[in-house]
Amino acid sequence: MFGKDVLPGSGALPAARPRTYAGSVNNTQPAPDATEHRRILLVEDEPTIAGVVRDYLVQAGFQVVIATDGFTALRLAAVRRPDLVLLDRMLPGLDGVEVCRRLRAAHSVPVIMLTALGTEDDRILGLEAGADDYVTKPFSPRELVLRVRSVLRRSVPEFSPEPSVEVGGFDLSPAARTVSRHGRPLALTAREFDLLAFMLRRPRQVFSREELMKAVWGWDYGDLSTVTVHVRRLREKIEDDPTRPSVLKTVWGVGYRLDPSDQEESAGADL
Amino acid sequence: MFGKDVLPGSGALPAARPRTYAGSVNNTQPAPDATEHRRILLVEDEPTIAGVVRDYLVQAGFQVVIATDGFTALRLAAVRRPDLVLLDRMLPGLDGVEVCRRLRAAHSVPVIMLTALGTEDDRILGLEAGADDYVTKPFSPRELVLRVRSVLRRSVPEFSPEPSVEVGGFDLSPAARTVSRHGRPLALTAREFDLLAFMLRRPRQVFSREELMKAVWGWDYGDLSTVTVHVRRLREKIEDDPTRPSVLKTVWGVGYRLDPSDQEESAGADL
DNA sequence: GACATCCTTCCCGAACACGTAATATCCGTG
DNA sequence: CACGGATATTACGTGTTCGGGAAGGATGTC
Repeated sequence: MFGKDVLPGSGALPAARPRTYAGSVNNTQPAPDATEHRRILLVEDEPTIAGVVRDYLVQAGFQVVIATDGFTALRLAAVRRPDLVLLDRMLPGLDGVEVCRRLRAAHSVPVIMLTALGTEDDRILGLEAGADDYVTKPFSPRELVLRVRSVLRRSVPEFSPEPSVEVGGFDLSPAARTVSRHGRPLALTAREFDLLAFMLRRPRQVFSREELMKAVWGWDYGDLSTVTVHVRRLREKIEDDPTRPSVLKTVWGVGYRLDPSDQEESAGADL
Repeated sequence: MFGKDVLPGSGALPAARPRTYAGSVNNTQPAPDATEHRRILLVEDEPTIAGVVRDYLVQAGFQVVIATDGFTALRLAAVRRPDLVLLDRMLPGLDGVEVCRRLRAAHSVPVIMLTALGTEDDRILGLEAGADDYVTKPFSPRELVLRVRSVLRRSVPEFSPEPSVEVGGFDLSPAARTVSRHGRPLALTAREFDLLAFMLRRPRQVFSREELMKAVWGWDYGDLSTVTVHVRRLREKIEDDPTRPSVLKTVWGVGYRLDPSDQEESAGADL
């Protein structure tokens, strides 16, 4: 189930999304899909599974925060305000069902339970605790993404604005088109904003100039130095030392990658 | 020569135009009815829950004021005159039931009680205190919004005027079609008023000229410079330095955004 | 019917962002 | 160490976007 159709390396963009991230003005109306870019809290103590699931969700365009135990999960839920929680049934310390119950009490956030056991008892226990859906391992990541989308569609108000992105000290709000870094607002141009937004949503992932051109500009051809120059201008505004980038790094011969300086990000785990 | 508009003692505002009130047109919410834009006082001492519920209500088009204890609640109720009160049963200091009783005594405002306990006793106690409805935690925010709408529909007279909007030093009353800023009345024309009303209800969100044209003017086509000109005239009246706007900002290549100078906002809580 | 107010459209200048090209620098490799 | 390709840096021309001014039209008032 896992391992096979996992990360497509660096080759392909999340092609599932034809929509460009570009200018937004020339594009017709916003939010074709309200479930896009939503925040997901993944509670899973097994690092391998957590990693794969996270990659898949990120690939699908979600923001993912990981917690490895129940208490961390509750704390992260309070801080990051996820739009959905993926909750492993078996957890060290606080049990999954209990976490679910508390989550629903405190935040009324939709929950999808994950479990290795497919017994009827568990299913009932989970749903009674207030889970919105139930997925048994082993599951295909593809199916999981579908379920997530489905639950989100039911739970997210139709025209709610896209959630903001908080990564590596950045706080980017698509609705307001503002970004701040460590609290200080940044004055970015439209292209710079779109470029940064794209990269912030996919941290730690390399993108070639072609891919960026396609994703941010919406062009299939064109002078790639355009990307280079914009990266350069963006660095000028977000890097402490633009000459020696610490955030928006160059991957020689390949492209660019955004590396969030993960000092903040909660304990237990991070993005 | 646009310079001087005489401040009206009262009357100089343009009379309400017979055409439909474009200011209430919105591209983000369903079904305009009498319950729209109503003021809700949320009394809840747990900040996390308060935050989530507030977000949901705002999303649904309500104005939300938060109080974290019973006394603050009573004071805010007297000052802000909410159309409905969401009241946590468990409160530090003054108990929820007692708050409810005093609220009903002082103002005839509908109350929905929130409680963690679903016991019959509580329900009865709450309803006896005069609550109009009763929601037990954990509750789904969607359900809560439905209940709020339902109670409001019963309590708000059908053609009662829309509640006023108080944001960033502005106080806008749709019914009277008056606006004041920091207490000083503003003399706006009809279009200016509609434009400001729209923006005030959606602070910190960028709108393109097309969107504004659609929302405020109700046109699908048309010369977008119309919007530009009205924005300029509006700035002339609401900005301290119209040349360098601090409230109604232009987002280059995208549109305009209203940024309330958030210093005021009621005590005991925030927006 | 004269007048005033407001709305819309148009024009022009300035500011701005963008793409491109030209040059310098860096990097891995032979 | 030298070479070639990739990336960084800088500069410049151009098209777009915005704001100010003003004219013409519509509407309501006296």
